[in-house]
Amino acid sequence: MPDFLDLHGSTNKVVRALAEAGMRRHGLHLGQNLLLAELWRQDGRTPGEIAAAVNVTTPTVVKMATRMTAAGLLTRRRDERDNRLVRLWLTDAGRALQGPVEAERRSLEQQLTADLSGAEREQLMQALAKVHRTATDLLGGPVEPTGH
Amino acid sequence: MPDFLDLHGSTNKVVRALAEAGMRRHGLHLGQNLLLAELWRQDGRTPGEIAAAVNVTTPTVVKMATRMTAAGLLTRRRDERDNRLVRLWLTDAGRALQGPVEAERRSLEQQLTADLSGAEREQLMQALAKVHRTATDLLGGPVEPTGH
DNA sequence: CTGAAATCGATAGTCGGCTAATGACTTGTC
DNA sequence: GACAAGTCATTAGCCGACTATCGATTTCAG
Repeated sequence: MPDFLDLHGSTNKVVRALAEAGMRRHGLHLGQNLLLAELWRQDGRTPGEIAAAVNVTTPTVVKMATRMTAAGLLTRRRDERDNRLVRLWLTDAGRALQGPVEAERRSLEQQLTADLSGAEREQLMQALAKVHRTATDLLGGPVEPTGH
Repeated sequence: MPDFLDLHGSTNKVVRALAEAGMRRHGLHLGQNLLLAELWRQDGRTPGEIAAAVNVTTPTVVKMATRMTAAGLLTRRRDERDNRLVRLWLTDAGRALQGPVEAERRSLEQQLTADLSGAEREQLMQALAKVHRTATDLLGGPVEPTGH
């Protein structure tokens, strides 16, 4: 009888493995699709912007971008006006993945929740959202007792 | 409007961070408590046994055991009868953590699900179990088309 | 206009996870 | 009994994520 922590963790693990397998079919690693998704939404963003958008630290994006640049999905270019900034631009290869990867993602989503009724799915999402919020509050709260 | 994949992933992330913080209060990293839990249940098990029990690969356990040995929580000793085997033994420090860590874990569990009614919690667990099962089937199925 | 402060990317190092390849030791078979 | 096959742990190397630090650049105050 696993408790919630174990169940959620192990579920995440297997879901993650499934997503990883799906992305690998397109030559991607898990996580890289999130970075790409941000560039599909708007090309030429900075590592910091992307990091904030996908809720990850900047070094994570930098490392990922380095690998993806080597893989020919991205190019790095410094901003003309502000030389501290680096902007990431999609290559044709990176752009070409949008359709297939988004389809793959939808397929995964659908397969995963295939065994759930509409109501079950809805309740699951709401409960997860509640837990998410609770955990976020617990994390942020104790960190800054004095607030500002 | 995040889909299930995003919601589950981000929930996992924040839950994980919370658990990490809780474990760090006892000088542990997340994951190490699982290894310890196996030894608390029965001391002197092998890396392979533990890996199977916590659903992780053997190298993961080996690395973790190396760090935990350096941290003074474990000792490594080769099996007398079968010299291929290595057995992990708790030190006093490792044994002493059982009470506090288990309490911390229960506390986390309770805090996380505090906003859920009993019914909600039950439904959440069942839905997660369904997804877990579905994902596991999807992972294992396509791998071995011919079965044996 | 100059120097301090803020911003931003890159690097180093840690942890958990994985796969693939090594190496040591048992076991099983002929 | 010897040699092949199987079983284990270990190592190496990759990926995602984090913190801490460094370096370069811009901005802002004086």
